[in-house]
Amino acid sequence: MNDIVRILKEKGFKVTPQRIAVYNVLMNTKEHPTVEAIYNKLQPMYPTMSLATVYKSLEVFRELNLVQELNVGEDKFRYDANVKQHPHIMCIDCGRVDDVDDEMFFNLKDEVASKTGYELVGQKLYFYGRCPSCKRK
Amino acid sequence: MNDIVRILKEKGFKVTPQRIAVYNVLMNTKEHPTVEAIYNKLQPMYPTMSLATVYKSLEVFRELNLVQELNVGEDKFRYDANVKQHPHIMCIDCGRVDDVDDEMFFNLKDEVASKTGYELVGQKLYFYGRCPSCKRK
DNA sequence: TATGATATGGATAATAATTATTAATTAATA
DNA sequence: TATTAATTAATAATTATTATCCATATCATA
Repeated sequence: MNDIVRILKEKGFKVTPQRIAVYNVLMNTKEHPTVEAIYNKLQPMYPTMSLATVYKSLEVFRELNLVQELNVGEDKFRYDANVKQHPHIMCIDCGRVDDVDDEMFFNLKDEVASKTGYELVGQKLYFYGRCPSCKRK
Repeated sequence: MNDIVRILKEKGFKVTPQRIAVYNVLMNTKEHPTVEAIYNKLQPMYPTMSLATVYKSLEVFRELNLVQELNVGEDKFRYDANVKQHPHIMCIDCGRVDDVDDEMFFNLKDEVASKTGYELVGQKLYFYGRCPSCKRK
């Protein structure tokens, strides 16, 4: 059985076609889509699904830690089915958002904790630049 | 003469009491205030100043690179008169936002560039945790 | 110092993303 | 299958931000 189905059941949430559809969009992309983008991608297959349902599905997934929310500085959120906190990089020309391998950030948390006196629980690391394809132009 | 006055003049912007007031709030705080917070702080001294004026002043300052905009993941921006890109840390309990010394991030950009193939131009680094005072409770 | 061109401030309306509400529908389970 | 509780979808409400409009303040120039 699909993971998402099992987890929803375990946590007492209902398994609906809409939720599965929203989650599958996120599972099958590397594009870190916005709510709008997810909605648009689902339109052809689920023409009756409303934007509010996309929002609510994402809210449930976030609660269950099945997706993470990104804010790269736009006035809206993007979503990622990869819930491991990892850095992202955005192209300032074309707007695409990519993952950044995070092995180089291993000891960052400890260093920040000792510098600031905070007890660290998380981090959001965003980089900005020109992607390989935009660089060429 | 005040720096802000000189720069506004040089760039052909008019020097108004409102602009100076907004800038001074930012100069004299380490709190990374929101627009609302700036507005509230100015109310006693400038009771006729409107929220729109705060927004517009900040827009000018951002254009002139006199302030930087932060988005720590709230649904609003915070502002900092320190325009050098540096990491921030937010307390998940009380909401305060502090600076993080950035010497430890020196070679980060180069590493990210070589990993991703992007040409790096900037970064936003946010950490989350419990501040020393909230930790004690 | 006075004048006049023009950018700015302040009030308010508009916008856009998100959240709340609600009635009708649907799924889970006895 | 009936009951119950959760969910959907449509819509309204909310909230941060941006745009508009015009009286007014600023400042170069006379």
